[in-house]
Amino acid sequence: MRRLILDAALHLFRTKGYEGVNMRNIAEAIEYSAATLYLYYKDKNELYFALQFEAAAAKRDHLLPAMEVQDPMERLIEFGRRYIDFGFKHPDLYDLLFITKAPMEHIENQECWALGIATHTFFEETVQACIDQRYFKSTDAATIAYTLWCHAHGMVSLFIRERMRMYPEDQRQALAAKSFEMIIKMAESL
Amino acid sequence: MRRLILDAALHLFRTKGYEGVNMRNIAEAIEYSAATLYLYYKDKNELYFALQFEAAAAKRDHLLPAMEVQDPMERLIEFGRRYIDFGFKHPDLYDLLFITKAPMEHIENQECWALGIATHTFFEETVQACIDQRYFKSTDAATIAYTLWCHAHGMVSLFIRERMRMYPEDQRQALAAKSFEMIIKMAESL
Amino acid sequence: MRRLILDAALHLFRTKGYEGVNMRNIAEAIEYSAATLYLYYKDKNELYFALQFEAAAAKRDHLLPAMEVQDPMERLIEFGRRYIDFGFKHPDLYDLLFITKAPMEHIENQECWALGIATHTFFEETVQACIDQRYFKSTDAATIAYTLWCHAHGMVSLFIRERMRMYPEDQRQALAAKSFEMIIKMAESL
Amino acid sequence: MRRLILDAALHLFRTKGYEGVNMRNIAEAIEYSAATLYLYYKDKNELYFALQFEAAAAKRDHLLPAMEVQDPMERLIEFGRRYIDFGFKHPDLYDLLFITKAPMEHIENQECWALGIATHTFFEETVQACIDQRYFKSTDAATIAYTLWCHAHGMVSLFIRERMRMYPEDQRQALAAKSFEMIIKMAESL
DNA sequence: CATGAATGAGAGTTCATTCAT
DNA sequence: GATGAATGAACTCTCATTCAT
Repeated sequence: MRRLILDAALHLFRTKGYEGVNMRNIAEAIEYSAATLYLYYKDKNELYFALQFEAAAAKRDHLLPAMEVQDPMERLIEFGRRYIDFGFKHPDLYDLLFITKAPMEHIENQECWALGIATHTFFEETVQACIDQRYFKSTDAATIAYTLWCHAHGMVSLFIRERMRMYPEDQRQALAAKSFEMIIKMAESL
Repeated sequence: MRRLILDAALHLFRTKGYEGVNMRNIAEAIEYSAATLYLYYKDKNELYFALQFEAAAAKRDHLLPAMEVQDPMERLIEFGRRYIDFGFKHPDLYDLLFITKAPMEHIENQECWALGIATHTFFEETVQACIDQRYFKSTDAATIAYTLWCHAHGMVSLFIRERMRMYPEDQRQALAAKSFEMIIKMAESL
Repeated sequence: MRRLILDAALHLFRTKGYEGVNMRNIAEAIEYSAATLYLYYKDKNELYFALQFEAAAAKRDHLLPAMEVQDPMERLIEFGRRYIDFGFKHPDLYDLLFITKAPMEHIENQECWALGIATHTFFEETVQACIDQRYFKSTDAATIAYTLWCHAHGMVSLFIRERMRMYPEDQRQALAAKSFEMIIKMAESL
Repeated sequence: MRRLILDAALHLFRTKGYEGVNMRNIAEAIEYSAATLYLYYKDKNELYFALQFEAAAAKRDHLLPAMEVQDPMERLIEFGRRYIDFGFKHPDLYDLLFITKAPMEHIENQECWALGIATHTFFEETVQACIDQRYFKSTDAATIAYTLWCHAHGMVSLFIRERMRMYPEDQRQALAAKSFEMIIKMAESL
């Protein structure tokens, strides 16, 4: 049942955006009454937290294949590619995870936060592995990881929040792809 | 008076976030009636546009000194430094300009959009100047500019929207500084 | 419940006039919250449409007995008598149907408009039947019907909108009755 | 100055209809501040009363030429023709005088009411004159006058409040003209 | 387990009106 | 005489939430 609710909510996020999601809409989507939602979630916030966890899980699943790549550098690249891919393909989920301001208040104790931490740790470890295998001369794994993350997040979030209007719409994805290639090149000089 | 309203609105943005800003709140903040706001702004949208213009102007002013640096590479660096500095110092304004979702509908014909375009153009021209003076081997000014922008925006927006919780609070700014140094280094290899 | 709302709304129309009717007033009248109204009617317009339909149905019901009179001339007279009677007895409904300005915008596609058309057609057909049976020499059924309607509507609407103040209040109905007799006489000369 | 205000208000009535008239609009139209209106009229009601008087005067002026026709029957006809003409040409003023519900509360003591009475008396006297000169066999001047008035008012008010939708728009005036001819004929049988 | 029915609080907005200047 | 500035009260409408059944 919670699944049903979450799926409906996510679908609404996807199709109508953040503003289009409210208790009534969700209830209608699953053809239950609004009151029913409160049997499964204490309030709107709790539902949104669950949604964020949902998004975190979806993201982890999306990244999973990258984690199994053997060579750390290839893994790093695949990881980045998939991260960006996730953002472009699921802007609503990405938004929820990395941009939305609303229901972050209590997020720290949430499982979804744990998931995020784990992924981030894995990412830093991959960078460290690259360092260990001399892909980078620099030894500051944390900063490298952070730098790469910033670039990726910048790309996705500028796209999602529609701040790329100065670029023709049909060239935005291509530009992002080129930029991704570029940052890899740049990283190799580290 | 418009100043008063805008300042109050910006302050509300800063403290309560987008959702916390509404006509009545703003009115209360300046200790006027809600109706009064409508004497100075046609409606909520118009007030928001003014707010966005405000932010755009503030950003331009903040970047201005960088524009006068002679050497293009130094100019680029100073530009970036000031861009990030603006974001960290005025998270509410930056948020409004580059993250907030709401009132972008008609923004394209607004002066504030023109301001943004101008700045972005100037940024790309600076990159081009660097290329012309052989600071970069790569000749793809657009992609270089975009890449640097993504990185900077990523840093600022992760910070503003509080997605840096995995880093101790007192180390976030330092990390950003290190990352900025790093991206410069990386760029020099281009 | 819809009944409750409509009755309250009609009563308000009756006592306070069009301007006095608003969602809050209606809600107060039935001792419910304003929000409740929106459970039964999408918005103010929809409620008004329902009100107009209500009025149209009531009028049709009021006229119904006249429609079964065999002789066309007697039918015509009974029709007129009942039309006027309806107006005097249910000024609020009549007002809504034939005087109120407000929510006519979309009325044409409404069932209530269809009802009105049907009644009007029936009326013209009755006039035509009178012509066919030589009650009138004139053969212009449309104009005859329209003329009689104008007179009846004039009587009712002058009464409803209180423009008969020059006649003592207790004589108004009698005057109307006499005028009705007179117009019949006049019609017989046609 | 009162002239200026009234003219502006009337013009607004004419162009935007009842709903389009409010203190701000009037003030803007005469390029004065809203507060200024209150120097000349205590409140909105008082201004509306003045407006009604204005309308009454305009109507009297419109009818004036008819009053000078010698033959009472011709006078009666001309009177009717001009009455209807006034309604069709100045729907807003007619509306104000004979349909609008709003500010009638205190109307009885108003001069505009006196004007109306005078006109109505004159009308009845004309009918009486027709009776005296054997144009009618009936001797009930009051009922005859009332009956004719009802017809005329019915025509105008059905037109003004757009209840003639069942007749093609371009035929409405013609139908009214035919009906006017018809009522005259009918009256002659009295 | 599910909901129909209801609502309080609050959103944006408009308007007649006031009053110090 | 005129007004800029201000407002209280009103409007329509939405939403998260509750609770008896």
